[in-house]
Amino acid sequence: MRAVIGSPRPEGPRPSQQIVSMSGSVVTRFAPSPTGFLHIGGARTALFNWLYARRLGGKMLLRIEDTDRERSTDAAIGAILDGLSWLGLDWDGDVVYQFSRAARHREVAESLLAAGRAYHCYASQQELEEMREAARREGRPLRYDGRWRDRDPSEAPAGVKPVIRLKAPTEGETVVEDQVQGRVVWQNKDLDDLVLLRSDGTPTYMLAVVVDDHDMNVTHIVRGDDHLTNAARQTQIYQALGWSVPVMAHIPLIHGSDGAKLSKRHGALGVDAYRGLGYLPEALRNYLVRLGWSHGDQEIFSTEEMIAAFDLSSIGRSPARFDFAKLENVNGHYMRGATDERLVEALETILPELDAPAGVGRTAFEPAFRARLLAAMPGLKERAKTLRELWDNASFLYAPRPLVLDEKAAGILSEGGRERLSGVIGRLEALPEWSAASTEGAVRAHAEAIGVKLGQVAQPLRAALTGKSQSPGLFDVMAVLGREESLERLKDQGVPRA
RNA sequence: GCUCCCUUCGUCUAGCGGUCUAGGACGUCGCCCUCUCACGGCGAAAACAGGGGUUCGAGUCCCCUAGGGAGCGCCA
Repeated sequence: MRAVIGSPRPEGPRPSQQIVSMSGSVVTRFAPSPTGFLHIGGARTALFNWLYARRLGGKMLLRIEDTDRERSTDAAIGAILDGLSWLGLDWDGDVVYQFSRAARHREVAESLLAAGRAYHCYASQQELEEMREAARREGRPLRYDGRWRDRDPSEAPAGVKPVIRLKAPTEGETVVEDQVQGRVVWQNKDLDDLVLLRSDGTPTYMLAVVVDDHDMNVTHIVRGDDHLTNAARQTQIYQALGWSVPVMAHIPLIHGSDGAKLSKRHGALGVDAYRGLGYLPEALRNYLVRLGWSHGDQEIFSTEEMIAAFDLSSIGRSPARFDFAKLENVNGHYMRGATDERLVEALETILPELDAPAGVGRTAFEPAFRARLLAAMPGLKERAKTLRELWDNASFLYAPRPLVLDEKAAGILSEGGRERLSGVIGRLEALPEWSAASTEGAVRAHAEAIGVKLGQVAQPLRAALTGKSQSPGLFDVMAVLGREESLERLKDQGVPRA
């Protein structure tokens, strides 16, 4: 498929030309430019395209817009593909690389030239710059003045390679019936003659998008509203070509928590960063789908529910701010609902990024540790909003003896806690069988014997056993640690035997 | 500067002329549960940017102002 897509086509433009889908159903596409990681806004755009295609039983295509040879990198392509895969967003067919279709783009530009819908422009960069300067100075719109639009080719300066510009309509209006923004109208006099083909013969983005979307038979374009103005110009290209314009939906951008645009240097992280921060892909997806889109009061959506409920008309028109607090809440929800095994595996995928001591494993968990982690997981997952937080809370599983107590734990033991534990070791040692239930019985009996509430002995025990003042249920901790380890830790902290 | 878009609690949003004394969620603050924390339960504070219209009636329709955003490349 890719070879076919990328190969030059000798024929002229054919309105009916289709190279990917022959079906009459919905075709969406996600078209990132590989100049960096897949950021959160792009991820949401991909999600919306994916949901819409899945909802209607159509297809989502993936096109890499790599016509900027200077800035496109293979590393970025890899990051984008990885990001989509991690999020569980799959695409149909092979990835289309826009640059490989340059010959086809050029051919379309030339056909427009031949049809009198485009023309050669010999204006130099300097002229263009002066044009903009003058416009700025006089408060006029910054646009090309059309100086070569009707000039005779014989006037062309020698030795100058021209660009091909679209002969855009100068009167009337261009209308985009946007599924999100509504009917948006531009006066054609405000739109100038955009460049279709550069002087070196390579296509501009404007041309390439139109030709590719058409050839790929894209029926619905869902993208960020930073492309809204482009939509008008692209519409003019479609019209010049006599092609039908796809349905468009321009979704508002995502802003940072301070309301400013989310950019790479301002809070926008690649999806791989979210993975490293300890978020689950289904949680990120759920959070993202609710950013700009809503379905009544529903906050939590399974993948199936998302697909079934998604529609373009429920997308809001105002930009949303990215809120980590809410993401964490959603992530916590999914962590609590995840199986223990799933979470162990999720932790394992970011193990190299966690700081784990010897005995835990470097890239995969040691079997013994894995078993212990799995056993502690029910209590752990209830208390964490991210995998990283979960990992920190699990420190009692991997911290080396003797445990280093944090400030609160040390305080609990020194302020009478150690004394209240006097004798508890004996009770625990006497247990015929070691379990959460049996240790609880022993500890409760001890508390009763010395006349204090359970909490009075549970906290010092927790401190000695985990080094912290907070942890999963104490008796679950003891069960996971086992008799020997538990007793040794108590002795490490100088708990009196009797 | 020009063109276009946006504006309901701190944040994400419901609301598609009367059912709005504006609902939900996150966050915040109380209380309950309780071996800690978390979960869960209950409760509280918290918003229709401002001004004009239209209408019997406006958060919902129109206009203006203010504020925010995007675009204005031989980048994508």
